[in-house]
This record gives sequence, structure tokens and C-alpha cells, in this order.
Amino acid sequence: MVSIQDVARQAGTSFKTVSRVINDDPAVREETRGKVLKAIEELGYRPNSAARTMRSQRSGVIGFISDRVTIQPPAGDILRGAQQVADQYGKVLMTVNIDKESHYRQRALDMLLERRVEGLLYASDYHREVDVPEEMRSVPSVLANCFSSRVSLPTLIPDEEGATRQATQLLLDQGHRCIAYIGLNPQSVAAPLRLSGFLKAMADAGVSVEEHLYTMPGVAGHPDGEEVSLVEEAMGKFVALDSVPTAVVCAQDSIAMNVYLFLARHGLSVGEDMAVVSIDNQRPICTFLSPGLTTLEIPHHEMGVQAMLRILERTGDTDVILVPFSLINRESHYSSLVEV
Amino acid sequence: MVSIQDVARQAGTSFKTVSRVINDDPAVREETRGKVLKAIEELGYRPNSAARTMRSQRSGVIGFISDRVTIQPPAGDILRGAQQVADQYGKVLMTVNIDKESHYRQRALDMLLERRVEGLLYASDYHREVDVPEEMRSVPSVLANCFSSRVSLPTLIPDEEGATRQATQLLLDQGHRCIAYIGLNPQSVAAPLRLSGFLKAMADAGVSVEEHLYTMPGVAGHPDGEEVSLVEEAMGKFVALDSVPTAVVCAQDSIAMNVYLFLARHGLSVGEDMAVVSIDNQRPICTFLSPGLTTLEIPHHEMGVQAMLRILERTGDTDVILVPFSLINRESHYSSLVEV
DNA sequence: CTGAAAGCGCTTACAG
DNA sequence: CTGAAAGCGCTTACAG
Repeated sequence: MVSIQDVARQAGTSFKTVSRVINDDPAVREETRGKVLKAIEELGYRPNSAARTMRSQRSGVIGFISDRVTIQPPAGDILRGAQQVADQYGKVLMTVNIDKESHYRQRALDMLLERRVEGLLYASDYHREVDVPEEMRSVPSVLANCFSSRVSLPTLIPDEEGATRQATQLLLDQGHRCIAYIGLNPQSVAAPLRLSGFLKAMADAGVSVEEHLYTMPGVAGHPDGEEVSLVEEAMGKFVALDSVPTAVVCAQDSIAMNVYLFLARHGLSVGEDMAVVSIDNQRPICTFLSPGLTTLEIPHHEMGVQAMLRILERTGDTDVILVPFSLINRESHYSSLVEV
Repeated sequence: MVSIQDVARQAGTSFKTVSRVINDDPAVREETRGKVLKAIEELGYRPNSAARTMRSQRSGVIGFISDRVTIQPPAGDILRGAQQVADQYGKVLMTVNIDKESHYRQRALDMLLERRVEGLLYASDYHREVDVPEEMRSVPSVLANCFSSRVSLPTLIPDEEGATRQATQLLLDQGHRCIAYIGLNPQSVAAPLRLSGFLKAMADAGVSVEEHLYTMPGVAGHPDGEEVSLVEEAMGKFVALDSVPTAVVCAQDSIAMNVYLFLARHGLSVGEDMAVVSIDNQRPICTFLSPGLTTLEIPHHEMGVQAMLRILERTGDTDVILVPFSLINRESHYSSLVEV
């Protein structure tokens, strides 16, 4: 491969001058710079980042440990957000995907540390507790979409409670009072938080809800179960009530999809006979449903952005920051049953 | 940071011996090895990969250029497949996500080449033509899920035609003769191929199809349009025919989802009144529908595996290889309308 | 504005 | 089985 020396020879300067040109050092005469640039072009020279790293002791890379982020679709936005910020700071991301087994996690970490990463971002595919190695603390590290109770690290997680609270409030504001809720399997971290947001919004509005709660017994918070025909059961229960709900809050978009199917089978229309609001903004479900699903988007991108900022700005106190969801307004939250 | 020299001092050997231990050189006495390992442990030593790369002239990294692969969910499987193979060969992947703009593509490529990657895998989120820089040819490079007519490179793309052919055959084998097809926007690369697979299977079976074709006018091959209420139009046309189709082949899962909704609204059942087979195996749609959607999975994982193998084994002739889809059997392809 | 020297932390190639 | 020397391709710190 062609080196700085070859370029210097070709340009008729010392190799140090070439180094200056590469590093945009202003202290180079325009004429000299021109000659060097020409030589670089002719030779197809490309700086060797290993040599730079070794000498400067700065790798310029941030490690991104993806705990199934790129497998579980929407969580990939964490990566996008992180990369955008890294770009702006002139850093590059080195992404490693790991699987469940801690064996891989350790290997990934070793590899990144051997590459002298200047920071570490650990992101999970869905909101949950993770078991991260203590060694992460040897460089500025941040957790995104997950948390650790054992190793204390700056942490960004989605504001689950705020999401359902806002979803419910949207329906209350439209005049709905009889609102049902279909929740997640209580084993997921998000389940009690999302339920609580619904309950608090209803309580604040002074509306009782006992009959209108349904928690999925078999569906993991992780949107991958096959058990969502249980939505059938929930909706069946709701429409058999004396006062049929005029709206339903779904704790995830795949539930909403099955609500659409249930209503279709019963000759009812979403956005007319029943208002639907959901959580996730999971593609392609939400974009392909008709009427469009009004939903609260998990702030994956924003978590990625903020996590990377904390790494690069070293604002790494070990706080846990709740990142708000954002409302994606489509049409499913309308209803002809209530006065607006 | 602690170096090989520090370890040598602590272990009472020369640094060269430490190097041997790190590199699993068998020519080290067990006792010596033990001392060195102990020193490594005590000092928390970690080899510096930049130094290794510089001296050995081998970076051990393969560049993975992800053209929105991690954004478009299922395509992330290309990355997983590639990473599995790279792992086995002791290589690590350096992943860069790029956006539409060629500006980013060039930056990503420069960065990877400066890091002296030993190979390059360019993967796209959906099957399409891409415009890759000529410089990719300076290292062993492969295209996955995309192709370039300008730069000739080994290429792995999904066998679109084979997929619809197999889907259609599945229905024919069950006795269906009146089979409808809802296709993609003809602008996508996959559209004519998928259509052709359907037509060929039908022709081979000697069945005519004129009335039973429908091509989405507005929906891109990229599953992201909002226009899928057009499925409504297609299905409306089909059920109004003199001989209503007993089965429908959908060119993508999101179309199938809307077929489910249409049938539900018309009091018809998937898997009973109409058989449905689709293409994609796109989560979460296919797992959350009831009955489960029988579909042909795009071989993302397999393309990643094979692409990486071609890079590492240097079997890089510039062939274009068609990778077959795999049939995911669920229940939607059954029907009570035909004899089995 | 330009250059000569030293050295980052390893591996290579050669001795012993 | 172990070691001393050279050098990978740059940047740093110092001179001029």
C-alpha cells in the first residue's frame, strides 16, 4: 500500500508536510498543498487509520453493542440516531450484534476494547433489564432502551407510563368516557408502566375502569408471540358489556391490528364505531392499516441521539432519563359516537 | 494503557514471549505461559489491535455497508448471517449505515478503506439496483440483495420468480384452479419477476388467469406505501367475478394483511372461504395474523451467509446467484372449497 | 511555513 | 523454547 513517504517523494516535500495536508493543518503554503494533493490523487493514497490510532492514542471509534437491535426492526432507529450524532462529532461507530448468550457479549466487549473504543453504547431491542459486564465502566458508556441494576451507568429508557397516559388523554379530550385497555403480558417491564399510565389518566378524569381492563396472559412484551388471537377474547368481553366501550387503548400495535380484524368481522368500523389508539408505531403495521393507526411512537431515534451525546459530551452521571414517546396522529382515534 | 512491555516486566520474561502467549504460539513452556497469563490478568492487559494491524498488515475486519438494512427490519437478517460467518473465520464486521445520498456512501467507503478492511459486503434493504463506487473493487467485495449493472461484482439476489411460482404451486397442488394474484407496483425490480412466477406456474398447470390479475398501481416494492387500501379495489373486483377465486397469491405480506381485513369485513374466513399465500414472512405481520399466514420468506439470512463466504473464500467471480426463498407453512393456505 | 528525530505497541524474520 | 533488532505508518514535540 502507498504510504505518506511515497506521497512525499512524489510531491517533492518531506513526509511531515504530507501529514500536515492530510490533517488540514493551515500552516502549509497553498502551492505546497496543491502539490501534495496532486500526488495523493495520482498515487491513490489513503491514510492508514491503524497507524494514526497507534500514534495519536485516539481511535475515533465508539462501540455500539446491539442486543438484537438490528434484528428487532424499529429498535434499529437507536442505531440511526446514534450514528447521526457520531458523524457530527467525526467519530465512527463500530457495531456488534450480540445474542442472548453472555459468551457473545464478552467477546464483543473484548473486541471493542482491544480496538480502543472511546465510548460504548449498549442498546436493547426492547425495554428490559440487561446484565452488562462491569468492564463497560472502563470507558464512557451509556445504556439505551435497557437498564442494569447491578452496574450503574447513565441510562435512557422510554417513558412508558407517559405514553399510555397521553394516549388515554387523547381519547378523554374527545369526550370518550367508556374506554377499554388491552395490556401486555405482566412479565414485561413495560406492562405495569403502560397500565399505570392508562389508570392514572382515567383516575385524573374521574372515570372508573374496572370492567374495561384486559391484560394479555400469554403475550410477551416482546412483540413476537403467536397468542394474539387472545385479543378476540378481550374484545368479545368488551362488546358484551352493558355499556360497550367507545374507544380502546392498545398497549402495542400488533394488538391494534387484531382489534381492526375483530371489528371488521363484527361489521364495525375503526374510527367510527370505535376509536383506537395504540403504542409503538411499528412498521409496517401502522402504515398499512386503514384507517391509519394513531399511535405513540417509541422514541428509539431520540434515545440513540441522547445516548451518543452523553458519551461524547461525557455528561455521564448515572442518571436514568425517561425519554417521551411522540404522538403519531392518523385517523383511528376518531369516532362518531362522542361529541368532539 | 498497559502494554506488552509492562506485562513482560511483571512476568519476568521478554516482551516477545508475551507476544507468543497472546498469539497462542505453542512454542512456550507451560510454566512461562502461566506466569505471563497471570501478569496479563493482574495488569488487566488488552492487546492493542491498532498496533497488531499496523505490523501484521492485516486488520481482521470486513466492512459491511448497510444501505438501510438496519432500518428496514427483515433485511437485518443479512447482517446476522454475515456476522455468523465472519465470527467463524475470526473476522469482525464493521458496519456502516448509509442513506440515500451518495455523499454518505463515499464517506463510508473511505472510512472502511482507511481501516484497511479485508473485504466489503454491500447490502440493500430491498431488492434493487444500486450505484456502487468503482473503488469497491480494490478489495474482495460482494453485493447482497442488490445488483449493479455498472460495476461488476459477485452478487446474491433473491429468486423472486421461484418464490411466486412455489406459492402458486402450493395452491395448485391443493386443487385450486381459480387463483387470483395481487402484485406489486411494476416499478419495483421484484414486481415483474414475482408476476412471472405466478404466470408460469399457472401456465404449466394449463389454467387461464386473465381476470384474476391485479397489480398495485401505487405501492412501491418497498413495503412502506400508505396506498394499500387499493387491496380493497382488487378484492372487490375478484369477489364480483362470475367465478370467484378460491385462493389468492399476495406479492407481499402487507397486501395479505389487507386481504384478511377485506375478508373479515365481508364475513369470509381466511383458510376456509379463501386460501391465502403470500411472500415476505415479514414480522410482526405474519406471526400476529390469525390464521397464521403461509408465506415464502425472503432469504435474507442466507444471502448474508453466502455473501460473506464468497468474500472470505475469495470465490469472487462476478456471477449473479439466485438464492431461493423458503416456505413457511402456517394455516392460511387451507381452504374448504377444494378437494385435497 | 517546513523538516529531522523519536516513538506509539506490536509482529516479522532471524538467531541462538 | 526464548530473545534482540528492525520496522509497520503515522503523529508528537521540538527546531529552525
